[in-house]
Amino acid sequence: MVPKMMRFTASSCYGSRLRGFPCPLQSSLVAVANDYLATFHSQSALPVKSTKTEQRRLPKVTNLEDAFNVFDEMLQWRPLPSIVRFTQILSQVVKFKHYSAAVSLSNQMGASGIGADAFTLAIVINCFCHLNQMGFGLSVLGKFFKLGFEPDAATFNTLIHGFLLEDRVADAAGLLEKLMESGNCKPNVITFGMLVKGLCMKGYNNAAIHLLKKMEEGGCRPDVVVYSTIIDSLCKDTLLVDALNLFSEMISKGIAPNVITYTSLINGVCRLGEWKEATRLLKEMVSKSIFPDAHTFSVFIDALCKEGMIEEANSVFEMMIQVDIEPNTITYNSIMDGYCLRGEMGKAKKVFELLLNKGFVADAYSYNILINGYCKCKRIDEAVVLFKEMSCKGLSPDTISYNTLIDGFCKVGRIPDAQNLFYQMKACGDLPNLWTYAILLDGLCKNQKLSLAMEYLRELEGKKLGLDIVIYNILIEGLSIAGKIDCARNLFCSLSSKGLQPIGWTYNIMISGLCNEGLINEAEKLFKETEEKGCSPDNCTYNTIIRGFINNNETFRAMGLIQQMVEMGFSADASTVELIVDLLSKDDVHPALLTLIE
DNA sequence: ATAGGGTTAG
Repeated sequence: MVPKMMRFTASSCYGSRLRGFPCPLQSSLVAVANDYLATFHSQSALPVKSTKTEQRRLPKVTNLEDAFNVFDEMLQWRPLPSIVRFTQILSQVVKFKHYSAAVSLSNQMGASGIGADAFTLAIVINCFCHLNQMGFGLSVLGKFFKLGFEPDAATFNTLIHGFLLEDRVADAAGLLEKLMESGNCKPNVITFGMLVKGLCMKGYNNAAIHLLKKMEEGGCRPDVVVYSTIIDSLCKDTLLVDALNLFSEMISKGIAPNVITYTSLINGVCRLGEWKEATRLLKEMVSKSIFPDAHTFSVFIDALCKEGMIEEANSVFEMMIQVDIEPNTITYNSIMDGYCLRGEMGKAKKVFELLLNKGFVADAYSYNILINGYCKCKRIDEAVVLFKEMSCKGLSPDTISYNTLIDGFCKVGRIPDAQNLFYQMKACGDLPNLWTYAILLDGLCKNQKLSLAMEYLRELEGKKLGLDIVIYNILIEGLSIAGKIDCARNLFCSLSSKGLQPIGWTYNIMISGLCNEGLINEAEKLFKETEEKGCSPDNCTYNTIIRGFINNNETFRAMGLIQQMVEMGFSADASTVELIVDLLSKDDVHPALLTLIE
């Protein structure tokens, strides 16, 4: 089970598939575009749904203040307006997303003796759910029963949604379970759909598929949304075969895929660099009159950019315009990022200007892409200009903006600037996260500011940001490189008391540090412990300790480990070969080594 | 006549 945050995208091992790319994809895409155009233009203009603008005598409310004023005024009327009028105001306030304001208005209603009805209560439940206050939401449900109203499926769906917003998937599942048992209010396809999404977000694809089967058994027919949710999740986990199987299953059950289903699949195959398959899917959807939209094209463009294939991405972009689909900020951002990845900042900046000229609004994401681009090119001052420009445009820099720039400062050795920015960040509220500390600690260690790094570590430990082994790896490495092996060891030994477990990387760092200090016996002991702790040594661990032995003139022990490595079935990588070459240059080379190498 | 719920791209 891998949480979505940790999922990785297309790996470079697919690189070979990209060769010979542009022509086939491009020509077939052009064909698809032409088909698309033909179909599109033969379609008659869709009739515009006549929206009956009912003339309601709603109090005119255009902002929160208006709503409060109208509300206060209504409280003065005698007789008091009906609950319906008040509920209308509440729903206006909710439309402005001012959930806490709506709650406080509903409290005032109660205090003024205006009895809530089912509608009011439903609104208030929804508010509490959006405020992450499920406890209150549930107590309003209690009121529902007390007043003799029957909550319906949508009310329960709101509550389930609230649990999911709080990342409480188990509670959401529990509520669904109760609904299924009680039989009073049957969960509907939306209830199941939301829970499926919740499970997928946690990476529990199998549980989601299980629920899919269960809903069928329970007499609730899954729809395209439920299937698409799972297909998308499988694609994001690169489980493409499973995704395509589920896709066939849904079709065989007579559930028609839509543009979202196809876009998810295309995203999945693009991330694996399977451009041919992506094009096949694109053709297939057009043949079914399911037309690719801005999402679909952007998926293509982004995947191409991430592989450094900006020229191809640009042709897809042109195609998109040909078929009258307007690129949006996300599309432009992908292309900008593509140029940034190649270090072509001039072109990236041009795309940025194009975006602005087209009347799109650059968002924090756009700025972060450029800031990152400049930082990676060590053009930190230009990054700072953009960072400042954000505030002028009313965009507040977010955690990513700060983290990127702090990293940029660290990488060019401007520690005081990095610290300054960090203080500024803290002054803005809860912006610093674990990454911020990791970046800063790494920067301090790499710039030989170990005691400062330790201070920041203590500060982090005092916060409720959670701890991560990566943070400690950074410090243990920094300390041992600086020759402070005792401090490194202390930190290493303190891990379990903090509820953290060393990972392979941690052992490698510690072993390497110990070897550098000539403490090879201790290093060897730790090496053996690696295995006992279920952290099997890898190539890198072996290389590290063998290097330690060689540097400490323990040639025979080094050779013994190389033999062990071979026996364990590890193949020699570039570093191992280097070690062997070193060993061969020694006078006392053991003949066994020679036979080993063959 | 007033309410509330689910799927895709950076």
